[in-house]
Amino acid sequence: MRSYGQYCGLAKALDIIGDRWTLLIVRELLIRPCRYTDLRKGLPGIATNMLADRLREMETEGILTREEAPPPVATTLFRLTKRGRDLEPALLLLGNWGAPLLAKSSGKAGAKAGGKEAFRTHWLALPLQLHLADQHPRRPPVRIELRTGEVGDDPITIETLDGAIQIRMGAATRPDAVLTGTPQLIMGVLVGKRDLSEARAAGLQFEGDPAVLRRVQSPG
Amino acid sequence: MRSYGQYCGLAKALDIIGDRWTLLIVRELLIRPCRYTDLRKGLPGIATNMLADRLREMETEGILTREEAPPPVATTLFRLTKRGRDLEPALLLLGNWGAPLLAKSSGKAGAKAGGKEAFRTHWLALPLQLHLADQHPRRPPVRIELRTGEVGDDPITIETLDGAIQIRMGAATRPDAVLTGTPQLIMGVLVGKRDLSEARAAGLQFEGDPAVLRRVQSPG
DNA sequence: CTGCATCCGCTTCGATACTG
DNA sequence: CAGTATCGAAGCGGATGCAG
Repeated sequence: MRSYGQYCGLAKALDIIGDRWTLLIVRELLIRPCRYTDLRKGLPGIATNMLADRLREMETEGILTREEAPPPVATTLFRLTKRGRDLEPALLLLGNWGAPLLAKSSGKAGAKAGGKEAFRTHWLALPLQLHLADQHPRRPPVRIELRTGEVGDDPITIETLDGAIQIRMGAATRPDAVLTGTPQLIMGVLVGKRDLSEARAAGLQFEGDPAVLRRVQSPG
Repeated sequence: MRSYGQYCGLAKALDIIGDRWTLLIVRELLIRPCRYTDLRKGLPGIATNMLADRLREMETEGILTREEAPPPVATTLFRLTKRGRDLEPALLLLGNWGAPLLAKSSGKAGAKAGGKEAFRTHWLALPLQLHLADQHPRRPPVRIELRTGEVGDDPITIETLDGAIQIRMGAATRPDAVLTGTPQLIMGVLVGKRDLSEARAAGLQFEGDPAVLRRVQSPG
């Protein structure tokens, strides 16, 4: 990207993370370290050369590192540096600022008319980390699995761990609850904006113990 | 901007404020309402058609409003909406994240070799608002004027008001202190990273009462 | 399969000139 | 003062090719 050439912290930040796709790559890597292919799956719509370009730039800027595995495995892992992880607070605030816009786009009409918006379950990880909390740290830990019905979209698991909320990629072994449905319904129920019966009526599939939902909901 | 087409708060935010120049326009308007010409002065390097385009887009997105004055005055004022002002926390965090990069670029070598970086004194307003605090709210208010020597760059004034820090555009009437110098020296002294004698040796001009500096410095 | 590089059409950006 | 018009250059998106 062309530099703004301004002696200003914000302008300097944008010189580095202001490029198209860059902050979304950071989003992916904040959730977990990724292979190239994971990034492509987590960033629907990105052109492969763009991704390669951005990864190179971000590496030279010190935002991420490339971990080469030895020849037998031959897979490269991309991981944020400390400097890259330092973007998390700003990124969460931006995501929060954008959240109200999700209501209007409710799943239909993406970039072009007719195509619906892309969604990946793991995109819920950052907002959930922000909005959930363990209300009963002394009780035995619980696990909640989230999934859409879509093929090629992996589930994620919420688990309580020492009083904190952890979000993991992948399905849960012996989950206390499993929620299947649209992101609107899943988020609505988890943040306490919709109640469970209403969400089920609207199409959410719920299996397990409804009490675990209250366990992880933040007050307010 | 082309939409990412992703059902994700961050992606939605970037659909709106991810364009080149957009967040810098928000920076300008967070500092004060602006006329078109003020924006051009505060955004060195912007092409006039870009500015016009962005202002139109931001107006339709509900981030800013255009206040037309009646014919005699014939000047248009651009002002952030509530929704636009809500970007402030995220923008401050991004600016903070970029701040360490200012050390390396220390005033030389901007976009092209040979040209130095642009600077406007009012760009200090947001970081100062963040880093200063009135240590003695009961004492009579103080005013500190900041200026570079550059022509065409207006000074700003820090003043204490009911225990809070206010930053105003323009020179102060009967200031308690006036600091003239590079942004590095001014910020260094104000946040307590450099002491005054060191900064004066490095070229900072200081007039007034050194005690007012301690009055506004945050602990830490 | 993973991790890119190349090519091509299109859009956006930047600089300058001009106007109500 | 507050923009529009124009045009070359750079960036982006999509498709495809290819080596380890």
